[in-house]
Amino acid sequence: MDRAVSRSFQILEALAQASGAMRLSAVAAQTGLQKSTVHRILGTLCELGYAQQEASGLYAASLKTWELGAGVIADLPIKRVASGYLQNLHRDTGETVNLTVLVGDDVLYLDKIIAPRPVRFSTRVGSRVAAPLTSGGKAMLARLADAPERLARIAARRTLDVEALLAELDQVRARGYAVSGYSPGVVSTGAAVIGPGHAPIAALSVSAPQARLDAGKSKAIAEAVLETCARMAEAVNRP
Amino acid sequence: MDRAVSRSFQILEALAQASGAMRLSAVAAQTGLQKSTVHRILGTLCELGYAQQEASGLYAASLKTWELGAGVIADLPIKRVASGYLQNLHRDTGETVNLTVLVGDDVLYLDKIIAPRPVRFSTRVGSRVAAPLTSGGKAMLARLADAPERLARIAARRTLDVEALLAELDQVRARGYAVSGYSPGVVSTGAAVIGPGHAPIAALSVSAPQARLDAGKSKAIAEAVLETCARMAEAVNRP
DNA sequence: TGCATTGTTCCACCTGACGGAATTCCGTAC
DNA sequence: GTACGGAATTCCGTCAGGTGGAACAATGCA
Repeated sequence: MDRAVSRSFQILEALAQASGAMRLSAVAAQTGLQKSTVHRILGTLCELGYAQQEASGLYAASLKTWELGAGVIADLPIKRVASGYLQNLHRDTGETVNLTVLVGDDVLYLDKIIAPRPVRFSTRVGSRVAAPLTSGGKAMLARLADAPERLARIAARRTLDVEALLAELDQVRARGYAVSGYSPGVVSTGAAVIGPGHAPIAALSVSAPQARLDAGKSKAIAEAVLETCARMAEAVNRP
Repeated sequence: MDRAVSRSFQILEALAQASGAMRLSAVAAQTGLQKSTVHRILGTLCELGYAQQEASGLYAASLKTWELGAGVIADLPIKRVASGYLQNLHRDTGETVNLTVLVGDDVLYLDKIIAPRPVRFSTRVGSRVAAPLTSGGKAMLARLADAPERLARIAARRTLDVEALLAELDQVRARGYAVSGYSPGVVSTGAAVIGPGHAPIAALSVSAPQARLDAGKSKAIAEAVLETCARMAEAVNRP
């Protein structure tokens, strides 16, 4: 376990997650490292191009860090085909659409298209949320045999009504899509994209403010999500 | 210059840029490092979650690497407002639209929306191209006082008709947008988004196959690009 | 079964990372 | 203009731990 390597990523994480540039002492405080250590590693990161020091002396993560990550996602099969389907779903529903994958017990937002009049408190691309709080996450969990164990594990960290969720997952499995009210006043409808081996490889969801929904529109959205997921699964599984 | 840190990024870059997972020996060969060193650092990267070892034993960069980068771009002012304008431009033109920024002498593709019938050889988000080869790059260069020096520097690395380009930049400056035929059969039209201090902070461009263009459509695209850039500049400069 | 290639573990050497302290730099207040 | 406080940077003795060669194990191919 290379200590310097581990520390360099601690520092880069701090910079990347910060809004705006950081002072050296702030980085040291946040990571719990010595100022001189932070100074040396930041020097290395700047030389490598992953961080840069602004004229004001503040440090920030650079776009090279973003490039590195962009390379990772570029050859994900899901991401490659998803873009077109996301656009269709957005066009057909007129609402915010999301592409998520399951990472551990969280849902990770890979991509989204925001509605002209967007939802107020929106998750950002690259952020994580505990899976059972989101429609996409529930849709994926419903397709996993070990969902009960996962829910139990998550419940150990946050309040969660495991019984109710297990019942809900049965329902989700039956009708194909999940609904969630994770942020107040916003309703999300999500379904899973099933890959080879019946495993859920991603989820599509549509988020709309409750005020813009009625029974008819909710139904239309659910159908659009289901159909788009089915088509996307076909595209992913087709060689 | 922490050696282990530098090496860890060499390795992560190799993994991120590769298509698919890599064998340990391939990583060692590509980076020129000892196998045992690669093995140890890869172990560290896996522990940290930035890489993972598949069941087959192959190593790949993980989504956590992508998350790190996503955090960087999340608080870029340009990226925050751009999404809506990109969508509008795509809706109005029906073609592939790109958002780029100038990084050094290259243009970096930050975002794109692909047309239903996309162009064949498309740059991917996260990739770089020498600025003067692209319409967006030329539009940004035209707004920079040191464009001649930049072009000279780039010409030292690749064949470039500096004289012709300088004349073209004058034209671009006059009419506001640039045109480029970087990939054969594809015409791109780009303009710069001007930030505070008259510096170009980004560029929008529209790429369409020549076969789908006539004089009228080309004109409409140029106007749409110009207007969208103007509106976006307003949004970025407004506090 | 034997050979070849790759992945992993081991260990002695010694580089270079570590962190406390000293110094310089900058902005602010008086 | 000067004194002050906090931050950034530099310095250096110490020694943890990174390094790489080699040995060993695992895997795949002929």
